[in-house]
Amino acid sequence: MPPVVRFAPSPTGYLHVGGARTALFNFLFARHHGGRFILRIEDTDQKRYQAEALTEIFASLKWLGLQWDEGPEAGGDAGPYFQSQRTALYRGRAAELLEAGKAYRCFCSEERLAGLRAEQEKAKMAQGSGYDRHCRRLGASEVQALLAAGAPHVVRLKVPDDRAVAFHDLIRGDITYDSGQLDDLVLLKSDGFPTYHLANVVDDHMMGITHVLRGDEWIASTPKHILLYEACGWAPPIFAHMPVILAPDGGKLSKRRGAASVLDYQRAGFLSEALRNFLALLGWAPGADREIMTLEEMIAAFTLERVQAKAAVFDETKLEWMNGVYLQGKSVDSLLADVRSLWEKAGLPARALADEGYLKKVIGLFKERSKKVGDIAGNSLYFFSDPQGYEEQAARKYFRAEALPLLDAILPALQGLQPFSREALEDLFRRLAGELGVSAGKLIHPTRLAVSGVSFGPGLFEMLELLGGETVRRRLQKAREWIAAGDRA
RNA sequence: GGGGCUAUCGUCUAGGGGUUAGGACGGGUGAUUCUCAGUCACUAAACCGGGGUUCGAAUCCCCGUAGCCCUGCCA
Repeated sequence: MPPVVRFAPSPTGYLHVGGARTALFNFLFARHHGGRFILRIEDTDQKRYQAEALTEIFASLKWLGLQWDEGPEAGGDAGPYFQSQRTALYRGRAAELLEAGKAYRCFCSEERLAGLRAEQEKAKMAQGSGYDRHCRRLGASEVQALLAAGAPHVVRLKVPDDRAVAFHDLIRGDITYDSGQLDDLVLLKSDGFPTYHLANVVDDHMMGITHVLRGDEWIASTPKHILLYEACGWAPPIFAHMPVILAPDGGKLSKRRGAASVLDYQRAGFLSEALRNFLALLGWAPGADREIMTLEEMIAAFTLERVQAKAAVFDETKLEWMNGVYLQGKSVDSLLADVRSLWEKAGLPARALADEGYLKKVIGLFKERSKKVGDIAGNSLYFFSDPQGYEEQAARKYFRAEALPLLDAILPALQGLQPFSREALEDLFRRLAGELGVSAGKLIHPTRLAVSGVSFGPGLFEMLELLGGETVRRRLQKAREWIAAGDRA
């Protein structure tokens, strides 16, 4: 039987890379085994719900190429896929559990519960922390009276006292909890909405989920879920808890410690293939030292047995390297639209970006020395307008008075150069260097700085060729004046 | 306080009783070169500690330590 898995985010904020990795593993697992991947939205918390979060989650998943087989937008037989639209189901289930005596109504106020917690905290109770099961002892007539009075209440599961609750985790092996450690967990809140636990169990069962692959912060909740499955008379699914992803300092990932949001990486100019590949390698390795893989290769190689139990640190440096690898594999044509929009954002007028052939040549010059799309756009601005200043350290080094006679030799030589090609330029520079009795570098470095404003970039001669004779001479002239002025001062 | 999970170079990891503990990122050195990037060589860098089991432990067991998670009418 092919597996059915789900990714079930809460729309309380952006999709962070940890969630994306969980989604990715679910996706890879489903595809590898020919199963289905469901997207379900767990919007049962009215207080923390954010409408924009939904858009952001969808966009993130799609950008990473993790198309879900069933869920919002995709449809499917097990819908609706928003928990907020399934409340009748949860209430019905809670009513049945109540009826069967497996759950009970609890009328305790939040104040009483808070007081109880504070007391327990103070007493550092050796065991039996959590709800004191006060309302479990209420008689039927008391309950009727409270109900008749319209007293607000929640529904709690009756958790057995001293029982071993065991399950097999596909990544961590056998895990056992003593039910005495567990609370009588709330199933239905007083606002009539289910808690995560109830909604999750009911939906996983009704949607035919066979494997629950989720973050390991859920591992302590799993025995509660097992008990709930039992109370409902259902067989629990198979569990596998994925390790967390940590910030470089070993702490939790957050916006403050680097970009935690998937879409932030998109905005920062990363390629989705690179982020996806990198995320896959956080907690999983196919073996044989394989790292760069297509989605298809990942699907073919993915198994839960090879997923790590240990938390992994998100190393952005390696992501950048990987992005560079993917960037080199991209054609200039496929990069054009993205780079052009970054150029526009940098303030270049449409007129400057009109010649597509020129644009492609510029991209070609910068692609191989870039790691991100943004590097291509950001470092190539001088192909569209004269440099506004010169890199300070480089100017100190190359724009000294001694450079003046050199520039004076280059300028007229350039005047009649025909054709203005990289070969002709290189011949010219080398010949000139010979005549002047200096190394070619003495000519090349000041020229590069004069023309680009910076000390690094593409090969000088291809750069000059693309810029064209007129522009090159204008910029050299400007640099000459700059040096002469500085010399006088 | 209780419970659970985890532990190999700085980072991601390979390794499932016998290996010079391998690869990648990052670092260092050198070569190439007009710069940067790249590329190519070379190089430094790890089994948390202590007990067992065994002829033999990174691998299995126990204890300790550390980190993380849970202990919510959040998910």
